[in-house]
Amino acid sequence: MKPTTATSRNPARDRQASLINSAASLFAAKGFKGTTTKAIARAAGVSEALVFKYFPTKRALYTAILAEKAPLSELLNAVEAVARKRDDQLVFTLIAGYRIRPGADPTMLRLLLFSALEGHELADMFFGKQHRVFYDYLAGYIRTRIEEGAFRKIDPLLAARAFIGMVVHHRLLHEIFDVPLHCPHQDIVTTYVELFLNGLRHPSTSKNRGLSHVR
Amino acid sequence: MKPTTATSRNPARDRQASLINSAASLFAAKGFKGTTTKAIARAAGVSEALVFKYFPTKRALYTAILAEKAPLSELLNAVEAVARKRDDQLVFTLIAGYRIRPGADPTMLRLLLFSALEGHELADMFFGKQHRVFYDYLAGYIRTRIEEGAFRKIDPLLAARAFIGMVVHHRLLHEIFDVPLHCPHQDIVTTYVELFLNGLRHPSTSKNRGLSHVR
DNA sequence: CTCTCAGGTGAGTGTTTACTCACCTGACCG
DNA sequence: CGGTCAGGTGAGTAAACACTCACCTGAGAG
Repeated sequence: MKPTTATSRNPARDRQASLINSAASLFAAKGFKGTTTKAIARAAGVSEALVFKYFPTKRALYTAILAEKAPLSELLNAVEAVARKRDDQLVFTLIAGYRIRPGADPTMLRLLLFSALEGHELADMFFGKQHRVFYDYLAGYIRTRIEEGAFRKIDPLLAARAFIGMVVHHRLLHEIFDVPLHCPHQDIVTTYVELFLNGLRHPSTSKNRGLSHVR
Repeated sequence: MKPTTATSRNPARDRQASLINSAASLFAAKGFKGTTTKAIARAAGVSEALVFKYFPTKRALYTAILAEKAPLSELLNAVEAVARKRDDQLVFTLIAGYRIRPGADPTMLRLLLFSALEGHELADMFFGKQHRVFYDYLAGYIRTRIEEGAFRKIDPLLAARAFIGMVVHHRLLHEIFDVPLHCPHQDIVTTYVELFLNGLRHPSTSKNRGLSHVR
């Protein structure tokens, strides 16, 4: 038996990975139906027939992308570290700053949206790995902080969705709808985090319901 | 000249409208490339050839939908009325409640997302009519309330986007990603509005930075 | 040198697609 | 009664599509 399955050099796996990368950016740009197998082959620099040597169907290739591309990453670890110190400001700044950052790649967001809109069978799984973990983790953290008296009473899951909503919607506007940014990234992150944290804190005991100027 | 252009009965315009309706739900469900002209014809109950009698190309039909479907509607009027009374709670409850409501039709949201993702030329215009007006109006209202001293100092446009972001993201989760609701609509609206308004109000003068339980 | 075989391709296949065209039909008018 | 014409269609057409297949190539083993 030859060492064809060696971990260091595996040309078959390299090809497969290169096909996945080429296909991912095309699927992200034009959707599943909008991407042709010929275009994928051209982008990877191989013949169309070879694509079908590595993936039985176009759909299987798409599925392989969704199954593989789910980084979720080191961010959660970094967040957990500061969460233990109860540094609310930093917890939410980390999360927002990770998603709103200058060089953020829109590929994943587009892939996620396309897969959900086009109703791919793996869209749920993709969403789960990329986002649900954050909702659950954040909701848990918020619940803890409520019990500790740092935040006022509020549905933790809704609060988590609200925060992720602000951030993801911002990316949506910027990366999908091409809405220009009118101030630097750091200011945006700070504004969102302070707005959210201030909203979670106990309201001032003096009831200034803001009817100051009503005529 | 016959009264073919009468406003009461115009079969040509009726056909056109029926085609637009049938096509809109198909485009919303499966995207532009995922929808065939044959399917549109079948949904409208006519032959495929007739589609091309009323619209020169499939793209022209898509364009007609985006150009026509932009209701934006009476909501803005209702909001303006309560905005004059400076009823912040009601202003934001109206907006959130309009979008998060039991029978909300996901068609428009899907159409909007598909058109932006697929990069249609009219996507910007569609977005402008459906959403930008709300950002601008809300930002203006928030700016006014800041000047009146009711809200703390904050970038009005970012604040408006944050609020719309919470609400739209909620719809996204519910209507596109099929995330189930775990509490009634009214509670969700109330939670979001209170979170946002509390975040906009001046922080309590007593600086409780919430480090109560740190070890 | 020959045999083998993974890695790769050009030239198809049948089907689906957007779009066209010659033709039909029936209400209305003189 | 015949003529007209908007409204409507069945039967195409050329191109694009996902997918197949017979064949090529070159390195390594014997």
